[in-house]
Formats: sequence, structure tokens, C-alpha cells
Amino acid sequence: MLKRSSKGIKKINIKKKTTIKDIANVLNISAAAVSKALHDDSRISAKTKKAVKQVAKNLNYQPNHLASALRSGKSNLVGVIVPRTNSNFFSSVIQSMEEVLNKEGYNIIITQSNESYKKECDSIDTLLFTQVDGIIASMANETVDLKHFEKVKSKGIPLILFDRGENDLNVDYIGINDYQSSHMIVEHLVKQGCKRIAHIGGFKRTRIFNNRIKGYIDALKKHQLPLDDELLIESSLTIKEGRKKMAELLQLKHRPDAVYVAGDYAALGALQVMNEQNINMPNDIALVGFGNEPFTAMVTPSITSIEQHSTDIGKQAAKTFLAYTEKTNIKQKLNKIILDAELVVRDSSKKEQ
Amino acid sequence: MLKRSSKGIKKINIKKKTTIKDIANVLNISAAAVSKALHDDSRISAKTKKAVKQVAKNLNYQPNHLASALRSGKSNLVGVIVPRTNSNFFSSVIQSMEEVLNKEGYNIIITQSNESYKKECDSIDTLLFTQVDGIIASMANETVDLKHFEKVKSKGIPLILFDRGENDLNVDYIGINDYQSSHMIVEHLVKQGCKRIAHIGGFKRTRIFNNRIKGYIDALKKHQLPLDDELLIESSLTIKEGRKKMAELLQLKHRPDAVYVAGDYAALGALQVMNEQNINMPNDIALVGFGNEPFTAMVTPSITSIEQHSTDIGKQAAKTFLAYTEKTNIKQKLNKIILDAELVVRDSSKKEQ
DNA sequence: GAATAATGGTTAAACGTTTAAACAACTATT
DNA sequence: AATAGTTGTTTAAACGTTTAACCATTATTC
Repeated sequence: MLKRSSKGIKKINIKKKTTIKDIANVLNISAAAVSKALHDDSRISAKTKKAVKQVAKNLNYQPNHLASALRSGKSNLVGVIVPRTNSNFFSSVIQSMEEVLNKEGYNIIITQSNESYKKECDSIDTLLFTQVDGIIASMANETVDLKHFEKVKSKGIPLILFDRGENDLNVDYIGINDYQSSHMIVEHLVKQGCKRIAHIGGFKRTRIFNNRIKGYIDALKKHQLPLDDELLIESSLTIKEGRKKMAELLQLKHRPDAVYVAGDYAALGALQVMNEQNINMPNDIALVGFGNEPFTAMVTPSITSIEQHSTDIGKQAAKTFLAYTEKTNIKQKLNKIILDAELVVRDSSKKEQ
Repeated sequence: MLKRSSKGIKKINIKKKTTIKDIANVLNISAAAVSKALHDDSRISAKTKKAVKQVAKNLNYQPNHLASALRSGKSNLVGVIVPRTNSNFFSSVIQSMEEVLNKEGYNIIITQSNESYKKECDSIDTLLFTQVDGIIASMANETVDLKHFEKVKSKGIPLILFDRGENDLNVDYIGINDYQSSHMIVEHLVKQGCKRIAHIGGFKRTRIFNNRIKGYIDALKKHQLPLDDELLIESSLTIKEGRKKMAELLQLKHRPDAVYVAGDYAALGALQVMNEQNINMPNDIALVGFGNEPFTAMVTPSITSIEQHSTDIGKQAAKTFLAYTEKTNIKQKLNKIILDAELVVRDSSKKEQ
């Protein structure tokens, strides 16, 4: 309550934030003029602008984001939804998106779906509630129903998907060429002399995994290798599933001499099982993963994998969002960006010649 | 511009969001009454409340967060700053914080400092700009100067630190008992018969690492083991540094028979070097890490480590923040919560008896 | 049956900006 | 000298809520 300091009583610091109005009072001009000056409006004289900015600095003025967002209808916030942040791929995508967006005055809000459909819906509600100006997302594994994404679109809020997307949604998408990546992997394995290549894939219903499966099949055909049903397995690609499916493959009368796993975590599970059973990698069985998570280089043997250029993906996703915010926003056509991936060959598949 | 559909012209969906006012109009009551009804104000009759809620649902009303935040001065947003999300510890802390906070109507904004002091400052500015109601942070490795945190405090915004904190700041803190954890580790190694235990620690200037060092020293003394300067090393605890420091230890005339590394990533580096040099773990040299990152269980040999109960830390941090928001907020005293950690023994230190 | 209390609202201002429209004081044009 | 244009500013409304203060009924009390 006390505003002035008085003897013996410590000055109570009333943290009244300085507003545009305070600046106006100091200079004896209107609040509107201050607002315009701060935004470099052409109708304000250079002299006034300079004075306003000086006073703003002196009073340590910080614009009230809520007020301007309310008035202008723009929050300058972008929502990001990822299955989890705890993966090098996602955290690195986020980092590069952030970099691009911050530069343009946008901040990001990160939420995790934890691969759960329900949490994904909640995340969307949260973000809409926070009045984000756009949403960049990668779908949860569980997600089949797309109503919640439709909702975003129907509100006129830009929606950009990356990595895990859906064609039916008809939104912007940034990802890598999964089909071609599978080709690269199979080709590499063939070169190493492998003739019986298994694939522990993701669920076909998810487009990227379906593409990897298709690429695998077509590449086998191309090299006139037999396509054996028991060598093509669908799974959720967790470590546990990787272990289980690998164990199943090892039960086969006619074992594969290479296993291509559509995700690094599942590949790790497979590696563990093979290590436990003293299988020589790559000579008995070669192993390839997908995603180039850092641990692929750490384990023994190190795992060959696909680098997805997360930094590029993040950058492109951010730019795609920014395109919506530009004034010259005349019926922008959808952006479908497919980046080329890169095979990183490591011990698990590199046979000595 | 078109609001009504006319023949041949597709209805243009004007996405006018429904407001409290729309609801009021439908029911022929005041907007204020609607607001109160939605907040279950006691001055509104049950009948009216029911009607309001029904109409709100029908019109698909979504409260405008910006407006309420502006008016009430509360954004219901909590800012979180972590060195990186790409670590199981941090992502798991975040997840449990989120859970607690969401339940109370708060959403979180995550930002990463990337262990950089400058980015940490930027993050704070970003969060203050977004008018968060509080900040929960873990300090970057680089951070020494604490002005940016003082700024938060001086604005009267609750600041809670976890894991990497600073005593001088005089803010709430949640972490584990680093000193005691070191004791547990040394004790475990002694039990395994180790007599020359090295410590690759973090920088002394960071309190948690200093505590680990102190714990290490005191535990050695307690067991009357020699404290050898060349066995106590400071480092930044990256994988690379772990490799380097381990290589140095192996150069010693009198090698250690156990190495306790204050971070899992550095421990991994140490492990790689020892594997490369065909050192038998744990029999030649036992290895212990800190943090219980998932990969510690994946590598060969699996690494003994300290579980920090990230879920608890997150929960406590969130609760500490919530305590500030309660009305009965009479000069709350600082919360310093120190949780007990747990030693997870794995192959890298478990000698066969 | 007058005073008091309880109930269930309404009014209007406020939060800090932005912005369309109005206006005043010049300068330039015819 | 009248008109138009330019420049730099002010006014006032608006964004969608929340909330203090007020008011009108109806119920309760003695």
C-alpha cells in the first residue's frame, strides 16, 4: 500500500509495470502516439519516435503481450506437438524450428502426446485455448481418427505436420523420402552379400511406415530376392517389441541374414537379443535401424541407420508456417516437402571384405 | 464478407468465435452473469448455470484465454527452462510437472537453453514477455552470473529451480541428495572390493557437482581409503570429455580399480575407451555413472548409475509453484526439497563373488 | 407491516493494446 | 485567396473477459 518511503520503513516496491500510458504521460502525448512510435509507424515524426524509445528504455517498458494479442488477434505463439521430446530426432527438430521462429518474433509452446491419441487431443485443446497462431505437429503412433486435426483446420489455424503425417488431411507436410530410404538400406545390405533380408516395420496404417514397407518390398523385387511373408513383420517399434520380434525371427527354420528395423529403438532391442544369443553381427546377421539416434553409435556393435536431417525438417516446417503469416497470403497452395535421407553405415552391417 | 449462403455461391464460413456475449444474448441475460455462471459463482442460480453451460456447449464456446488473462492479470502459463529436452531426466521431469500443472488449469511453455548462458537469458525474456505466472528452471552448465534470475524474482514472479540450482539465489529448490548419493556409490564400490576409486566430476562451481565431489572425498575418508589428487578430475561431463579423462586415468602408473563418473554421458565415454582397450569391467576397473539415463541399461556392460526420481522432482517443483498461487499465500517460506536418490547396480560394477 | 436479510441478477469500468477516423496546423497548388 | 494535400497527432472504440458496486425481488423476522 505504501508508495513513498518513509523513515524507518523500508520502501515497498510496488511493481506497477510501466505501460504505454506511462510513457505517454512523461512525454505529454497520447498513448496511441506511443504505440505507433514503438511500431515505427510512418505517421510519427522521427523526433517523437526517438523520444518515445528513450523513455521506454528508461522506464524499462515491456510490452504487454496479452493486451496486444487480444487486440490484434495474434498471439505470436506457435504450438508444437511431438510424440515425445525425449528423442534426439524430435528435440533437434524443435530446436531448429525454434531458431527460425524466434527470429520472426514467434515463440513456441511444446507439448508431448506420449504417443497417446487422447493426449494428442488434449494438446490440441490446450494450444487452441492458448490462442496459438499455428500448430506444427507429428502424430502419435496411436492416432487413427483425425477429427482433432480437422478442428484445427476448420478454425482457420495453420496446421503443419512433419515426420508422421497423414495424406488424407490435406495439410502441409515435411518429411523424408521413406520409400527411397528403404531402397538405400536394402541396396546396402545386398552389397554386403545379404540374401535373406527381414523387415521389422511399423504399422502399415501409418503412412511413413507403409512407405518403408513398400520400399522394402520393391527393393527386394528389384534385386530378385525372395519376398518371404515370415520375414516381414509389423510392430510398434518399441525396444520391447524389437526384442520380441527379433526373437521370433531367430526361431525360424530358415533364419534371415539381415534385419532392417524401421526404428532405432526397436533395432536396439533386436541388437540386445542377438548379443544375448551370441550372434555375430554383421557376419551371421546384419542389422540396420532407422532414425540415427545417438545411441546407435554408442552400442556394440554400432548400428547402421538412416539420418533424417532433423534440422532441415524443423527449418522447413517453421518456414512453411511463416508463409501463412505473410500478407501476400493469396490462397497459398499446400507444401509437401520430401527431403532425401542419408544412410550412415556402422559396424552392425559393415562386413569385412 | 458474405455471411448468408446464396444460390450457387458456397457458404463462406465466417469463423466468428462465440463469446460470452453470444451466450448472454441467447439467454437474454448479461455477459457478466454468463461469466459468473461459468465460474460457478455462488450468486448465480443453479438453473441459470445449467442453461449457460448447455448453451456454451451448443455454441462450442471456447473461452478466450487472452482476454481473461489480460483482465485477471494471470496467464495460467508456467515457463520451464531446461538445458535440453533431449535427455531422459529432463523430459521425464517435464512430463510429471505437466501432469500436475495441467490438473490445476496451468499449461507449460518449454524452452531449452542448450547449456548456453545467452540462450538462458533469452528464454527468460521470452517467458516474461509471454507473461507466464511462474518459471521453473534448471540452470545451464555455463551459467555463473545470476542477474537474469534476479530479474524474474524482482518482478515478483515465482521462480523455482530444480536439479541445477544455486544457493545464493535464495529461491525454492528441488533436487536430490548429491552428497549422500556419492556416499552410496563409494560404499557400493568398497563392498565390491575396490580400493582405488577415481572420480570424474563436474565443475566445482556448480553446486550439485561440488556436493558430489565432497561426498566422494568424505566417503573415501570414512573408509580410510587414500585420497589421491590425480584420481579426482573436473570436467564438463560430455561423452567426449568422458573419453578424454578416462584415457588420462589409464595413463597413470597406478591405475584406479574403479571410476565414478558424475554424469551418465561422460560415463559412456569412459566405457567406450575401456572397451576399446579391452579392459574388463568390472573386474579390472568398475564403472559407475550418475543419472540413470536409459542407455546405461543398453550398453555393454550395462552401467551402474544413480536414479534421480525425475517424476518426484517434477511433481514437487510443480507443487511448489502451485503453493504460490494459493490465496493463503502469507509470506510463504522457501522450499528446499532434497530427495533421496537410489543406486541401480548393473554389470559395470557388479563383481561375481 | 416496517425493517432486514438473502437471492439473483445487472451495470459499468477496467485490463493494455491497436487502429480507424477525425482533426489541426502547415505547405503547396491553382 | 480559396482549395487541396501533407504531416503528425489525438480521440475513441474495440478486443473478450472479470469484478466491484449496485439494484430489484422475494423471504424472514419481530
